[in-house]
Amino acid sequence: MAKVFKALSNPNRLELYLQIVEKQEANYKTNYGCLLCEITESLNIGAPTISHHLKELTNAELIFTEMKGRYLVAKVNEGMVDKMNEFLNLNRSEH
Amino acid sequence: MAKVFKALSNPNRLELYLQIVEKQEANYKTNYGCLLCEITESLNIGAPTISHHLKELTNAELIFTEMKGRYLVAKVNEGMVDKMNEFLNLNRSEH
DNA sequence: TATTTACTTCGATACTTATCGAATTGTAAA
DNA sequence: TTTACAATTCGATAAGTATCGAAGTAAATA
Repeated sequence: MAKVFKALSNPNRLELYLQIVEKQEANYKTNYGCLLCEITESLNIGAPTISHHLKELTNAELIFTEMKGRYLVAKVNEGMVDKMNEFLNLNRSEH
Repeated sequence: MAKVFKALSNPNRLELYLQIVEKQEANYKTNYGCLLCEITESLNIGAPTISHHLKELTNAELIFTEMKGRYLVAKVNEGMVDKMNEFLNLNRSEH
C-alpha cells in the first residue's frame, strides 16, 4: 500500500492521475477513457517525464493503459481506489 | 494533498502511522492516545529515524503530538482521513 | 544530586528519483 | 515512401531522503 501512496506523492504525478480521472469521466459515454495526448500540454513537464510517471501509476495499479493506434488510452483502476478507501478506514475509531 | 500521500509512502513511516492508529484505538477508554515508547520496539528502525518520521506525519497533519512528562503521546487527525477519503472519491464515476 | 529514560538534533552517507535532451520506435497520414 | 506525430528509452544530473551513530536535552526517579 505504501507503493500506491508513493505513486501519488509527487505533485506532477498526482496531477496526471487527476487529469486521467477527469478525462475518463468526461468521456464516459464514448468509453474512450483518457487520451494521453489531450492532457500532456496542461502538465508543465516534458514527454519523457510523463512517460515515466505513467509507468509508476501503472506499476502501482492505479491505472490501466492500452495503445490504440498511436494513441495511449488510460483508465482508472476503480478497484484500487476502493482498496485505498478500505485501508484508510480500517481500525478507525467510532467513539 | 501530495504531501499527505508522501508522508504515507515510506513503508516504515506507514507502519508507524498504523501503529498509532491501532494503539489509539486500543486506549480509547482512557483517551491516552498512543504512547510512542510502546511501539518503538516493534519498528525495526532506530530512535532518530522514528523521530524524523514522526515529524513528517505531523507536518502532513496526519497526526497530532504532545509531550506528557517525558512521554510523547500521538493522536490521529481524523479530519485529514476524511479529507483523503473525499479526495479519492472526487470525480468518481458512477456509471 | 546523580542516574536513567525518552526523545531530539546534528552530520554524514548511501540510495532514490524527478527531470531533461537526444535518440529511437512505431503508427498514421500525405 | 516519405513525413509527421505520439510515445518510449537512454544517459546524465541535481535534488531529495531514509538511515545511522554520536551527542544533546529534558524529565523522572533513585
